[in-house]
Amino acid sequence: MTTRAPKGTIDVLPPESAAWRRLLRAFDSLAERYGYGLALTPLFEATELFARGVGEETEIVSKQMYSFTDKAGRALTLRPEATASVVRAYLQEGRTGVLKCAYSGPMFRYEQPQAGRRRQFYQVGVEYLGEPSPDADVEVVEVGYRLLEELGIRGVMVLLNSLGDPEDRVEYRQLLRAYLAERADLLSEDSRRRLDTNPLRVLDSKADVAVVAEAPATLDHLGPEAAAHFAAVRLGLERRGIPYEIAPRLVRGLDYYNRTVFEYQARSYTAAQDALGGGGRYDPLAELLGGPPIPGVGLAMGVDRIVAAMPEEGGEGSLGVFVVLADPGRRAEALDLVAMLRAAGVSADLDLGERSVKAQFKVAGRRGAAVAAVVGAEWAEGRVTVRAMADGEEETVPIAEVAAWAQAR
RNA sequence: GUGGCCGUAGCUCAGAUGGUUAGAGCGCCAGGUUGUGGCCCUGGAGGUCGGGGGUUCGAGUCCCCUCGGUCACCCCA
Repeated sequence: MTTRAPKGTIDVLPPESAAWRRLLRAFDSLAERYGYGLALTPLFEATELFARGVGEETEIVSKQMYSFTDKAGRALTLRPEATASVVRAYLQEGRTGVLKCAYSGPMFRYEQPQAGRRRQFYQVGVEYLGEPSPDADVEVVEVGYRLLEELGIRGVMVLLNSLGDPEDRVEYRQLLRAYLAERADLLSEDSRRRLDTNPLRVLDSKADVAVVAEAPATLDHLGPEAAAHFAAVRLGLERRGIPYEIAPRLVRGLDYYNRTVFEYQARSYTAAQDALGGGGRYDPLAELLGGPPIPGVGLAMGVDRIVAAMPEEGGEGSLGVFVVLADPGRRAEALDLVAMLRAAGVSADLDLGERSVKAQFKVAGRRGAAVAAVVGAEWAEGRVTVRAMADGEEETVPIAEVAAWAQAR
């Protein structure tokens, strides 16, 4: 083996990829049911988009970007997240009003890989643009929650906080900075540096939990509007039956958030990086990108982590019929039968190698086929032998009835 | 970027003090059952011992470097 997948990237192949497919399909149908259309945006963007949108002082922008210059000297970056792109597209297309859309795909961050963290990772997410109502926040939180629920993940908890509005934060920031400055000698080096640039980031620093435990909380310094918004979000979540916990130190690592921020955790997934997803409201973002004020709220779910948290799928593949060629002279007929089944909506396959009947049955079992259909001498009378792989029940039926026989299993 | 642990067949791993042709289980292929899987039996294929350099008569085994994996810090999905 000369070349391997780059550090921090993975290959996902069958049968493990079945869980990924299940997740992607569940998300796709969920997003559609909640009224989110599909958004496709580039995997790379102008570096400036993330610098301005995500924030110069964030970990992501200051040291985790996969940046490069193209042949014309443009400064580009592989997207570390998708929200900035979606908002950019909204602005670029001159959209107004509400836009609800969903996306899925790889994101890139140059980090040391560890459990739950890779350099290329996958996210599914939704963005609800142009809507300031707290009910939009509730809906977005619900989409992520239902996804985890539908995938059978147990013990999901939503962590919820409000950062308030930018104007609330001016005052709060001074309070926090004063509090932290008094204890600067106890802070980690990183946190001390952030004291001036972005004191909120200190709140979720693991190194400084002790110092930060008694720090003033954003929740105690919300303006009347932000406070009402937060109360409405809580009420909405309760009405939807979504369990949540108030998490006063949850600030999240992107600068564009205001008001609602949230994360999902699950009992079945414990690692240092344990957020299965997260998001929040980002009303300031559109203006940061040079556009008019456009409210928005969104979420991103970490596909890699969710797959790791999903219960093991008992059943194997979803193959309906595996066609066994018992008479090599009838290869063309076997191919016809497979085509016929596929056209009838039954998943069907066969082994194209010249292998023994026994070997073909083995493959049928391994592929998780519900039924094996033998193409042999009985084809001359227009019949094939079908066998239910689970219990060995066997019967010889007319060719035209194979699909129905299989569907009944 | 920093640190701990690890790197022998496709997978999971054995290979005390360096010593002849590197092993097992599982998986894979074939046969036993001339048209039938999951059990059993037999046989077979498959290994630059991560890579490079060094010590030595001799290195999977010792030393150095390097690459990779994994977990953690930082931070996040």
